[in-house]
Amino acid sequence: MRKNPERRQALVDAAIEVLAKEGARGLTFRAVDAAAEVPTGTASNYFSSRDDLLTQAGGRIYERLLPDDETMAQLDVGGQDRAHFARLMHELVDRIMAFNTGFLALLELRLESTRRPELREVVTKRIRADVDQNIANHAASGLPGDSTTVVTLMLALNWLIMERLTLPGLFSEQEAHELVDVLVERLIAR
Amino acid sequence: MRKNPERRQALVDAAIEVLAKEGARGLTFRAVDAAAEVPTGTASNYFSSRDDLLTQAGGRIYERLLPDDETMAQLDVGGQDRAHFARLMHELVDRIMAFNTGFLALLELRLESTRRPELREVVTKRIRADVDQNIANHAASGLPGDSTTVVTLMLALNWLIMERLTLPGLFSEQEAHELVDVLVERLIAR
DNA sequence: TTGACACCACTCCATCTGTAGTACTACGTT
DNA sequence: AACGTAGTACTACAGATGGAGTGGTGTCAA
Repeated sequence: MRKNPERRQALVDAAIEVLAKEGARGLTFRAVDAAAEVPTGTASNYFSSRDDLLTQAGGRIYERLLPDDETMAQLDVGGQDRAHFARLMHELVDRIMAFNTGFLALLELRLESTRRPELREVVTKRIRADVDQNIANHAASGLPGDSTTVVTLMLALNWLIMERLTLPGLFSEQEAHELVDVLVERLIAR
Repeated sequence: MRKNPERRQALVDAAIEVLAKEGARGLTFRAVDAAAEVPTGTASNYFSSRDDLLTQAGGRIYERLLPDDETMAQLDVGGQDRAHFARLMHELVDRIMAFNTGFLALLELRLESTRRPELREVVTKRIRADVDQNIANHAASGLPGDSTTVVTLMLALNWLIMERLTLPGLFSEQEAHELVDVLVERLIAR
């Protein structure tokens, strides 16, 4: 088993790409080799099995989906009203949609989780942590709404993003934009 | 190309099963043969290609996800208040989760749509029609809320169902139940 | 010089597709 | 009632693909 950490990470990133493009079932050592532009057989040398590769990809996606520091800083500036809340949510949606590969790959992993308990566990933990962190961030920000606001917003926004990524013809960009506004508006507790 | 309509439908239903269990990439003629418990080669005789099978499955799932007449009738009885609205939504969630195979298969199809424009078109049309019908049903029912209520509810409930089906450990049954109540409560326009 | 790794090549194996060929069944004809 | 025919179920095979794993060679750095 090879050790080179840059190469290993490049392979995991390539695996995410393959997941999004070809689906979970299309994730083969060979496909990853091709996506990472390394010689045939390389992925074989770095991962003991497909499962291994899959779970490592599951762990890695979240690292890349998390907001960067710059974005986090914005949480604090700009007021604590609904308008600012909405602005942040638009930003969130845009950020995730910009890394659409990651979002799609995560969807594939979720579906694959149905078949692999081990993977399910990894993904569940990651997402649980993400939910908790979003709730905590929101609480610290002083923005209106309660923790349920955060959870319900996540539900609706996630599906909206998925809708836009998988069936772009369903909602127009403008409809999607307005839906975000409405969701923020209504989901803030009275 | 064989004609026997019962067999054809049995094969399409088997294809849905395969989609949910093995993913879009796992949908092969052979796998469908096995799921339908018919001899090897049968699916080959009934469908011209994998694409053909895939799109037909896409059309069929929706038939099976639609509420039966009995459920539709319930729309009218039981009042027009929020409590009744919530009851209907719980029923909706339970009904879809009971046919979890169909929901998962539809998710697989959405992801596969990313790669197959033809399939995307079929699925988009179906879902578009479903959204419109839900809006129309709601309007006719006299229940509180506007069309945006319906759309946003669909967004959130769909992701909630997905969460429960793919990562059952994330929300407890009770949390999920309460989320439905909150969503109905808050998404009804003021 | 030695060890780790990149790269390449080759073999084995699983699986899928498409189709040819045979057997069965139902139905209509005479 | 016997027969013929059409459509289908089922079986088996040929051809092709693609992936896994591994051994070997070259290269670079300690």
